[in-house]
Formats: sequence, structure tokens, C-alpha cells
Amino acid sequence: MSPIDDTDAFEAAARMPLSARAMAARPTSYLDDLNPAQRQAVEALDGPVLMLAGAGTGKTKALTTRIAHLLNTGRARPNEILAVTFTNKAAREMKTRIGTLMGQTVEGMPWLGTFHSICAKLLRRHAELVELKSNFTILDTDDQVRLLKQTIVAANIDEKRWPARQLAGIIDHWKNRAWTPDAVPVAESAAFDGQGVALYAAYQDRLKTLNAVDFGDLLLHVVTIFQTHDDMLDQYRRWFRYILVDEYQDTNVAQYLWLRLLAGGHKNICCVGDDDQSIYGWRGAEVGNILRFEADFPGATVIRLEQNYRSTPHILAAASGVIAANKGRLGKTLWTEAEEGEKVRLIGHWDGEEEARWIGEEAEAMQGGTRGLRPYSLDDMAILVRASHQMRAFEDRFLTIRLPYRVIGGPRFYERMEIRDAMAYFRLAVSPEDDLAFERIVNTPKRGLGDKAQQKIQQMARANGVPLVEGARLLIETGGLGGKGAGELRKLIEGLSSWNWLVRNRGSQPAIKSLEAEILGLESLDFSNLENEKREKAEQERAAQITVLELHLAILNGDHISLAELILDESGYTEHWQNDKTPEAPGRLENLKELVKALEGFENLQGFLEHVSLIMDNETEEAGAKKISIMTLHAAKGLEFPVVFLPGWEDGLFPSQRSMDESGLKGVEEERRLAYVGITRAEEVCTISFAANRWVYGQWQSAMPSRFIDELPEAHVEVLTPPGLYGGGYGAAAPTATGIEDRAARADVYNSPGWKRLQSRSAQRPMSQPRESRNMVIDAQAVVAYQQGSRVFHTKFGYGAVVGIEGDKLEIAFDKAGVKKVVAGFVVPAEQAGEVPF
DNA sequence: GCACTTCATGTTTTT
DNA sequence: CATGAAGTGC
Repeated sequence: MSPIDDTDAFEAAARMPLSARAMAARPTSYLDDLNPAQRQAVEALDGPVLMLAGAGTGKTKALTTRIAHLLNTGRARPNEILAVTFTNKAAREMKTRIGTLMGQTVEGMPWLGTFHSICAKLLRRHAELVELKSNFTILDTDDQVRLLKQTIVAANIDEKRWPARQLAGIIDHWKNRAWTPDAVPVAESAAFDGQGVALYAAYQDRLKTLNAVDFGDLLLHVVTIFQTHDDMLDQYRRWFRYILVDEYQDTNVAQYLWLRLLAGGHKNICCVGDDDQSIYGWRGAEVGNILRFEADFPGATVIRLEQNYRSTPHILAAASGVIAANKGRLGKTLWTEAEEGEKVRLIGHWDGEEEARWIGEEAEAMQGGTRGLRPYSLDDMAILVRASHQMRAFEDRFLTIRLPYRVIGGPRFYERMEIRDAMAYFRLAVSPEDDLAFERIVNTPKRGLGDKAQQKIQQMARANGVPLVEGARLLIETGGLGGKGAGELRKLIEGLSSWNWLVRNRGSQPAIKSLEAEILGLESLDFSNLENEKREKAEQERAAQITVLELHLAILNGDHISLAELILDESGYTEHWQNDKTPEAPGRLENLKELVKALEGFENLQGFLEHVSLIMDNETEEAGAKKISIMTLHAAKGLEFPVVFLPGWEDGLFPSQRSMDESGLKGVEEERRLAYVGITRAEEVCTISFAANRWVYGQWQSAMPSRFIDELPEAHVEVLTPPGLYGGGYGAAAPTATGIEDRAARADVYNSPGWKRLQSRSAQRPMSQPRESRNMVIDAQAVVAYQQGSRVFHTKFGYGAVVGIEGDKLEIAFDKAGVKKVVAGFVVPAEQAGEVPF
């Protein structure tokens, strides 16, 4: 269908009889909420469309409305629309918003999801075409690395010189480009000591044997299937009548091929993206994909969303000024109707510590309104850093002054040790042939099964061509294992087989009947002939047995939550953490509870496992206390905050040296896009800062203000005066580790355009008094509050006693973690943390 | 199998 | 510096 037919359809609707039009008119009222560009993007339903949506221009709105419109105009049924995103979060948001638009929850949009989840679904349907079974396991990075390690060792390569992690990176890179082992270009053959390709092939074989795939395979296998099975591809081309892609600038080659294959027939593909926000080049994203769209799909409609609903004109102008330095952009001009607002604020500091201190104070002051600004809640503020190690300075500072903060993007829930262990048990209960899971938990908790015992199991399994669990069973039966390990292993195997039995017989009437009979049998036992003491014991035993059987019965009737609890209990895993005395143990138990709770949302254990491997959700948004957010620029993409702090704008840190070294101009351009993303996160107040000196890796390092600062258009920037400019502020002697002044570095700082501008501008305005530092007072109090012998609590190290005081640092002998030096702000009095004093 | 040491390493991260 | 991984000795 061409766009002409589309218009005709609307004219036809206009000519409809009134009654019919009334029906059609109501559901399209959502169109009235759109600006002209958005409306065009929604109404250009047929043929290829590229929606270039700048930051904050209502792209999700356009995308979701477009889907609603496709459904409303009857062009496609919900299950005929393929809508892909990169993250589960984005997919979820789209689902809810479509639901809101349609005035109901959208049932049956089965093909709205992440690239990976959609591919997993497709691959489960057609697994046999790539020699897999449809119940294949999806390995995460950890499993992947362990498997690669085995592959490397098997190939007699020194794992120390050639680490598995590195190989994982190389293979990932190849998979991102959709290269199967036989398709890796010759130019790459030197990779990994010339063994890369061979190891890649061996790894793929190993995966096949294990009936497993890694994340890259999900896409790669599906692309392979489409490329080699025309009939299959045709079927899906016809099925997915409309395709929508979010964040198109982030697609890698494999994803691009996948989309091209699927859209190849009708070409009803709508890609939404912003070339200026492409910040994932380092993990395979190709900005080229979006730049090439019109060449790939001749006659494509290109629509630019340029009206920004997020930021003030000054902020937009600053962002535009920076990004303008990039070459080869598709080009957009963001504009807004918002009031002028505050200029982007720029401030230089003497060192990183002062920068953190200043931001802390500023955040605190802004809660009450300062510098003529309205008051802001801490929830409205975010600090966006280039690299996660920069967060430390802020955490240190905020702990000291007790400023509540939250760090976004820490270790992921499903990546935590205890969660992965528990998941391995679940995986084994569902599929006993999952060797990787078995390896993970044979000796967790400790069962006295060390290296040699595990090797024996491996040998036995390999000799008989059976999975490890079966190998272990054979080993026990043949008495090939002695000592304490044998009994423990037997217990584990028995546990595994009983859990597996429960999984297999879920809902099985014969199994349920026989369990019921067994319970009845136990209940009818007559102990009256026994003497008192023995009878009591027998009755207790019976009661315990019945409890267990009833639990089994509940599980057979579908209670998979009890199954999970049973597994964690019987395996001794829960107990393992209960006995653990490290300060982390309670948290881990808490996480396990959380995991079990997460099961509630699923039909059964299998369903849970299938989905969990694709969901790396980190959304444990505790409501309540107001907190300032700290996160990386990458993590901030897609978010917005009234107040944004962008610290660390120094050459070498941002743009990062490594990025410039490795990717040269391309690297700088990606960093610049990162700067653009950072600035455009701000709605009202954006504060950029840099420090002349930073304590990095045990050394003082001086740096020039970031080149991006020079790119900020002056008219939209206000320079704030650093605190204490006269007393050792910016421009004072650079501290060095040796105490010798680094004159060269200082000269550079003075000559940088950023510094010159900063200096000339701050000369024009009256110097603000260095603020009286409230924090110093708090610091002093914190130190004074403790003395030798004070009992304290530290969130990471647990309880301890103060054995020494040095300035604002305390030397503490922790009960579990030994003696450490800690900034006073890190600890609280032990009583306050709930320790009962003697 | 565990506690201690040395040693390298030191962006961005989703699925 | 500071952290984690891997190696050493008991």
C-alpha cells in the first residue's frame, strides 16, 4: 500500500455516514494531542518511515499512538504488529501507554518486546532448524565465560595469558556483526593469538551439546534461520504486517539484518531514533544503520520531531552547540515554547573533592531555593557521571553530610551470587541435564566436594556420555567416591531427583492420588500399642512426614512457590546463609526471599526461568525518602530531571582518554553525543563542572577543562564562582604526590580556552563570599561523637570498635572484617544501628 | 578447604 | 590507592 491509499482511506472515512463516522471518530481523538510532526509520524502508516526524534520530543508518545492508530484503523491485529525495543523497561512502558491510549489493557501484543525476548520466542519455535531443542537454556555472561574458560583450557591454551573474558568480548563482537564461525573475515584471524576463530567454533559446538545459547546467539540463530529458510521468512514477513523499532541508532549489524529480512516484503517499517544519542558504539551499535535508512529503503518518509517538551531554551541551545561539532549528522534543530529559564551553569573547582563538596552543598541549598531559583526536591536532582568510579567521591561526601542519595545501576539483582546460585538449583530441578548449573552448585553450600571429586564426576559422565548429574549418580553407585563427600553428594542427587519428580508430575492425577493415599496411610497408623515415650516420638515423626507430603501435594497441585522454598531449604542453601556471619548475609537472605516472591508472577518454574534469563531488571524503586540520584550518563539515557549536575568535564575523563585512543575522532564524537545526552536530561537547571586536579590511582593528576566546555555557546552559559577562589581555589598550586609543583600541567590549565573564558567571565562579576561550610561542622561532630572503644556500625563491614582517630578518619577494628580506616561519615554508632549494648 | 599473600588492573552495559 | 582475582602455605 502506498501513502496515497492511506490518504484515500481517511477521505473515505470522512465521507462515511454519520453513524459510522461517529464510531470512527471517537477512537481517533488521540490524534488531537499531537503536534503536526508527531501527527504525521502517526498517520504515515504504510511504507518505510524514519522518525528522527530529538531528545524530549515525545517519541514514545508518537510511537505508541502509531500502534494504537494501526489497531484502530484496522490495518493490523495486535498480534500482527512487531514492535521492538532494547530494554524491558521500554517495552513495558510502551505496553502501558498503548493500554492507556486504547482505554484498556492491550491483550495480545505478543510481539512487542526486546530484540532478545522476541528472538527467544521465535527460536523456541524453530530451534530444530539450528540443531537445538526448544527448551534450550539461555546463558548469561557468567555462564558464558565459564564455558569459554573450559574451551580454552581444553585447547591447551594458557588461560592466564589469554583470559576467557577477552575471548568473550571478541566473540560477542563477532556475533554482533552476525558472523558465524565460518563467516568471520580473514582480517580477524589474528584475534586471540590466532586461535580466536577455532575457539569460537569449539564454543559453538559446546553450546549445541549443552542445548544452550548465549545472548548473541538469540539473534544470530534467528538470522541464520531466516537466511536459510525462505519459506519460514516468507511466513513471518506476511505475519508481521507492520514493524516498529525503537532506539534504531542503537541497533547492531545482526539486529539490522534481522529487521531488513523481516521488512523486506511489505517494507512497512517505522524506525525511531536519534543519531545524536547513539552512545553504544562500543558494544556494536552502528550509527550507520540510521544514517543509511533512506538508502536502504528508497522513498522512505523521513519525519523530524523537533519540538522539545522537556528543557528550557538555554539548555537546548547549549546541547545543540555541543553536538553541532559532530560531522555527518542527520541534523535536527530542537526548539521549544518554554520560557527562557536559567542559563547552563559552569563552575570549575580546585580538585575533585571540592567538586563533590560543592555539589553536595548546592543540592542541599536548592531544596530551599537558592540563587533565585525555585526550591527543588532531592528526587528532582541527578548527578550524571562519565564513569562509575566517579560516583565514589559523591557517595563519600554525601555519607559524611548525611545527604540521602541513590545510586542507579549497581549490581543487578539477577547477577548477584545468591540469586544465581538459587537459579542454578531451579534450573537443575527443571532440567537435570544442565551441566553448567550443576557445576555451579555441586559444592555450594560446601559439601566436601573439591576439585578431585568434581573431576571424578566429570570423568564418569564423559565415559558414559551422560550429563553430570547422572555421572555423579553412577559414581556414587559404583562406590567411586569415598569420605564425607560421598554421603553429601548422594543427598544432593536424591534431592535433585525428588525436585525433578515434583516438576515432572505437576498436575499429574496418578501422582496426586498416590500421595494422598500415602498421607491417608500414615494417618491411619496406630501407635496405641506403643509405650508413652515411643508413641510420642512416633507420632511426632508421622506429623513431620505428613507435613512434608502435604507440601509435596501442594506442589503437585501447582504451588511452584513452595517448590522453590523446598528446594532452597532441602539443598541447605538457605541454611548456608543463615549460618554465615558476614554482614552481607542478611541482605542475601532478603534477596532470596525477593526471588521467591518474584515467582508469584509466573505460572510455573519453567516459565520463570525462561523469562528471567532475559530480564535483568533493576527496578527496586523504594518509595519514601527523597534522594538525589547518582548514575552514569549511559544509565541516564531516556530519563529526565529538573536539576542535573554534570561533574568531571575534563579532557581525559570526559571525553575519556581511552575512547579517544581507541577510536580517535569517532571516539570523541561518541563522547560528544554522551555530553549531548547529559545536557538534554535537564529540564530546568543544568550545572556542568570540572576540577583542575584529581586524585586518581594514588596520584594527583591535573587536567584541562573538557573540550566540550569550549563548545558550549557562551550566550547560554553562566559561570559560577568557585568557592574560596582566593584561598587555594582554582589556579592555586596543583598539589602533587611529591609536593613538587607540576608547572607544565599548570601552564596547560592556564592556556586552555576553557580556563581563559572562565577567568575573564568571573572577573566581570562580583565575587561571592566563600560559603560558610556547614559540612565542616557536621564533620567535626561526626568525629567528636566517637572515641576510643566506641562501638560503631558500617553498612559494608558490619559492627566494630574504634581503635584510633585521625582527622575525619577512624581506625576501626571490625568484628568480622578486620581493622580498616574509614571516614567517620561512613559509620553510625552501633546502638543506632540496633546493636544491643552490654 | 581456608586464610593469607601477591599481583595486575584500573570506561561506558543491556540482553 | 584500592579492589578483586589468583596463588601459596597450612
